[in-house]
Amino acid sequence: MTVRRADAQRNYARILAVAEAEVAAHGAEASLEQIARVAGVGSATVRRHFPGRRAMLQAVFHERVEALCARAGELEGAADARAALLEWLGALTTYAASARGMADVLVPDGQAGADHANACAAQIGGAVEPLVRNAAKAGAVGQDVTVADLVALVTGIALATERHPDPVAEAHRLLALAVQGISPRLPGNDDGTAADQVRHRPAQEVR
Amino acid sequence: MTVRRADAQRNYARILAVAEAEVAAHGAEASLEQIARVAGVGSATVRRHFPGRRAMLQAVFHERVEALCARAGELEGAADARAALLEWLGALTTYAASARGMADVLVPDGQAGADHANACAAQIGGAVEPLVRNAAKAGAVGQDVTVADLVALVTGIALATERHPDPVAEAHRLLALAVQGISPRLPGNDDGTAADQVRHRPAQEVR
DNA sequence: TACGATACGGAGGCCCCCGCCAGTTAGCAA
DNA sequence: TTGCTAACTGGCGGGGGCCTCCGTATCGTA
Repeated sequence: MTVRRADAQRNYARILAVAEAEVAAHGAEASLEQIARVAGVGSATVRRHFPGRRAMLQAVFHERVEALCARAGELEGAADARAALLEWLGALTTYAASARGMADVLVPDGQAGADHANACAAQIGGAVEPLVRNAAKAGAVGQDVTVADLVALVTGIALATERHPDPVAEAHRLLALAVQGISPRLPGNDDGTAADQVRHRPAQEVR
Repeated sequence: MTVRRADAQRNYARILAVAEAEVAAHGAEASLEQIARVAGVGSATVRRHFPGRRAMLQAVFHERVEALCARAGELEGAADARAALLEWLGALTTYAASARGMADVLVPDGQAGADHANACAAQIGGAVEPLVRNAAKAGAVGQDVTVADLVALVTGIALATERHPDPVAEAHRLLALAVQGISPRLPGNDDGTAADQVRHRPAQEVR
């Protein structure tokens, strides 16, 4: 693959456009065959440009991921580190909940090349890291909170609300809940009965 | 179907056992065909007992759901309503994160019969409702927090950590984060710069 | 223009889900 | 015990999807 041939580029663009529409319509389950048919190319061609569904989804959501990274960059110098982080989390939530299939791309792959398992997540991780650091410095989040944690949480929320009538609104409700805390132990509210650590494993291993 | 014939019951039990193993091995994606093959029955038989993958998963996790409901019943009269709720959330997290595919069952169906869309979730909802009410009365959670919210949150966490090396531990980490709040606005910590409400929708609609 | 590299797409293999059908068997009644 | 009937069973075929191979068409360049 020295330089991409012109027809290949044309096809790539067309397939990508179709893929976007198809994913928007059918979510992450969109059929590669179907994309090929609509795009008027052979299924092998689709497969050549996007080896695997995941690659296709990553390409489809590439722009959005970049937009999120850019947003993180803008917010990096904000005066209120906490507000900046929350703003960004809100943006991520909106994206993940409104673009069907995006959450699936953000969830760690687990398959094969575990190192670069997930280009998108890594890219986001790098861009958002400063936001989290700033927020941690300001005491707005715990020191041990990582970007991966936050992304995982939002991703999970998006996945869990995917089928909801209004996924975006519902996702934001849950995000707000998680941001404020389901049941935070407030300083001065400690009645000593403790049990504040959520039990790590209940009675016995699930069989 | 007046009364189940004895052989049908035998088959059901065998298929269910195989299904459990298969789901444990391959998660929610487990193949019905494969289950039939291992169980030594025709695929039509499997299909008759479990019309659709979802039904199969519900049957597989039925025991676990009941166990969770029972746990909720035990905890209902606990002195510390907050601790009881957290305990139960921890148990739910452990189950959802350790039993692959269970989280998928808990996520609302969205398909077809929207009313009884999700028997498991409804069952849990009923059983856990008192726990949440007690916690709300004690001021441990907001008045507007529903069982569905909590289940959705935990389900999302489980989905997002499914591929993690140690899903249970990771899920519990995220649960703890959500319980304490990513960045709760603490009373007396209000510096007035506000922006505490997570923006509902960023600048523009995601295109 | 002619040639080599590159990209294309159809075909075939494999698996899965689904519905239909005729054969078989369990359970009940005489 | 012997039928009878309804329930249960499992194989078969259709419809798709994913993936790979390989002959062919096209592009870029000398």
